Amino acid sequence: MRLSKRGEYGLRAMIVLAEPVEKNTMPVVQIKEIAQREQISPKFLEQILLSLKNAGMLHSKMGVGGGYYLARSPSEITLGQIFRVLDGPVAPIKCVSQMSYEPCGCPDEQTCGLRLVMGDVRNAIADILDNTSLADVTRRQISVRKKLGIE
Amino acid sequence: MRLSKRGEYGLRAMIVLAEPVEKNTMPVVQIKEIAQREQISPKFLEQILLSLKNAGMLHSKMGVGGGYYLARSPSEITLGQIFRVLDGPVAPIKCVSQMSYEPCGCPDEQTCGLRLVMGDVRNAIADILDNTSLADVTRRQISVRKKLGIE
DNA sequence: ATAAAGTCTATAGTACTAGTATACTTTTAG
DNA sequence: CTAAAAGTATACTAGTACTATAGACTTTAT
Repeated sequence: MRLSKRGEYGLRAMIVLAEPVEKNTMPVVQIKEIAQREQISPKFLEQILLSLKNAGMLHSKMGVGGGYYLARSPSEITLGQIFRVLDGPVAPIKCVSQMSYEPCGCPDEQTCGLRLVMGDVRNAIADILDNTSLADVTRRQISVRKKLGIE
Repeated sequence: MRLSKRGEYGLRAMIVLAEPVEKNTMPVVQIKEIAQREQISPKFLEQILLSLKNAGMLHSKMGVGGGYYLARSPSEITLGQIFRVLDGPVAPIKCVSQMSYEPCGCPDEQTCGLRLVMGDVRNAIADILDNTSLADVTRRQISVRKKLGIE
């Protein structure tokens, strides 16, 4: 039940990119900066951000002073959307996927016990990921920092 | 966020092995029978059941009329236990794993937004898997069959 | 004794993961 | 107008995990 590095790095990067928007500073951030902050190979991150761009979630500016920035407001981008671009369906097994269903090999899908439970799991995961926006994450980070009294 | 074939087949097999116990018939079932019913390569299933046996969840009887049977009552075996034997930790990312924690590369774990959300995801999954026993699955299958009025 | 069944270990093909490399295009500063 | 900064795009690779398959062995019922 693991998140790939691709997915992990992409999510981290998007969270970083949401920060300046919330702070009302210049939203354009360079790959290099994100890579450094989050300890990611810049070249690998490049690929990931490109996928996200091609999926319409990021825009970019070329040339000197360029970089990436969110295509929509942080409150309109959910972790579920990002996850699906990078790691595919949320469902643990294809036969319970809403977005990309495929039959699994069980004798009778309707009464398959595993399918029933995995359907619950899928819904639990999707509930969290689809109802958590980048803005929610940023807000949560800030509140944790406050609670710790640091920074 | 996928369940491996290993995990899928193992869970299916355990659900099959729980049925006769609930029905109070002879609990010993052969690999071949499970493999046929669930469309699994018998040799692959063999390995999987062996792992489950070595983990203490199954017993077996060799020789003619032999086969596998549950080591404990279906109500005492949870899907979470089975899953962890076959697929490892439930957590999507190591730094939120209860059973086998490892730090991830983020700059500050306490305030890492991704970690906070993935912690929620882990808990949601574990909640379901650790609170669903094989007996629960069997019960649920029966109730679905009744609702459909079939069999 | 023999056949049915599980045990155990090795190995092989394939796909996926996580990253490198390289050659390009666009943009801005000077 | 050109050099450097930055993104674009694609190809490649080493390693690992996944999904089995194979074969030799052990135990047990009849």
